[in-house]
Amino acid sequence: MFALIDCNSFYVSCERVFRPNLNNKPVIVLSNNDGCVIARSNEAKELGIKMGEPAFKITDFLEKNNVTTFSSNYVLYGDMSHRVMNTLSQFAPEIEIYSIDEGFLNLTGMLVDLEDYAQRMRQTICKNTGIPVSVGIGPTKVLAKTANYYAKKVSEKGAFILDTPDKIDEALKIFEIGEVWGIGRQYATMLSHHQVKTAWDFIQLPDEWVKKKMTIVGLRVKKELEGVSCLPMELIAPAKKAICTSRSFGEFQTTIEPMKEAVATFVSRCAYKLRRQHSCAKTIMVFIHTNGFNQSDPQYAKNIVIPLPVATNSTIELTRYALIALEAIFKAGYRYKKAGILVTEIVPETEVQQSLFDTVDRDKHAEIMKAMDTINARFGRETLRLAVQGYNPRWKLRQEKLSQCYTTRWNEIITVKI
DNA sequence: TCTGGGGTCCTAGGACCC
DNA sequence: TCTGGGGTCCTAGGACCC
Repeated sequence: MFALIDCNSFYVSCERVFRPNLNNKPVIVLSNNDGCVIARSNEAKELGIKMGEPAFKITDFLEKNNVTTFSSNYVLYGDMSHRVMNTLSQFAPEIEIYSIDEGFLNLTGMLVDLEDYAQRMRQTICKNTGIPVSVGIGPTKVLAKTANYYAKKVSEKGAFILDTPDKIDEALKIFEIGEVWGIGRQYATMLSHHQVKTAWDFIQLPDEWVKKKMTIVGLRVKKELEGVSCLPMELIAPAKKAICTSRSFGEFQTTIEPMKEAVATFVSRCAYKLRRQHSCAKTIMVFIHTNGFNQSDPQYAKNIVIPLPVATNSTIELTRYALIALEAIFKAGYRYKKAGILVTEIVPETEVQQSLFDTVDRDKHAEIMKAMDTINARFGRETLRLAVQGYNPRWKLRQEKLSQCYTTRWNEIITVKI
């Protein structure tokens, strides 16, 4: 049996831990740049606020309905996620951290009453972290996901267990096909044209048909729904094959200087992520574009891929190439909204193909990076950085409703007034 | 005026190799 | 009239996830 534990309205719940006065009130969290709604409390959902809704379209509505709004605080959510996963890992020998707010447990061979065990997980996580979670349990990952859906939607106890063929049958017969994990909008539409409305309809289809129309991936989903486990636990997160850092600017940029600062900052994030997974990248891509939503503005979008002479994770070296790339694609006369960096062709740092004609002292770079990472780990991100990253960036994110980093910064720790 | 930021996998088709 | 057989690598596009 697999369990899927999913935090309820995770970002909202993180904010509420430190603002308990917001319990039972409508609360939402916005995406970066205070753009779209990406997390909603149940009360906010009941008000009809949609996932992905642009915030500016509902400003008046939010005020009228006393909806508390937060900017995204990923430092806080990341740390809270660690705490949840730590507690969760005590409940089974095998845990897969599937996303910031979800984890699978492998309960195979565990002689426990599943109902009890699910409740113990919920209580312990709530006690240790303050985060409410839902628990779904089933014989495959897809069925555990399905069970989790019912845990959230119908169960009053926050847990749901699909452990007998009858229960599974009953659940699948009323489970909308588009809600199945692995069936997205396109497939749901395609399937509905073939009179497939529910998960149960779906598993009545012939395997060959499903494979032809939906590739092997779709067939796996079908098998999992039938109770045949095809998706194994992934205990160790595999090294990333691509790493991207990109941001929308708080204000439009029309000159190259602030964009250089932005690009250099994004490179430093990418390089850090590479070092953290002990990898180097052989290719870097820089992209910039204007605001596609604004039809009346002249539009421009361009990316450029730079193959590197030797795979690297040095911020200094990557920045040099990225700035050359930016110079090459930047065109004056546009209002730029976004820029980003993508590094690919990632290899383990122990398997870097050297070059006979290398002019870079790689040992020295490695030492500098190590020193930088040590200092920044102790004194905070970007304490030590390249001068080209600048200060007081003009491109900064809009974050008007940012909460404190209660759990990771001493000077932002919660204050209790008596 | 204001619309996020990450990732993965699969397949088909074309170019190329012997 | 007849024109082999077996591969790899790369890319673009399309689907999905949080």
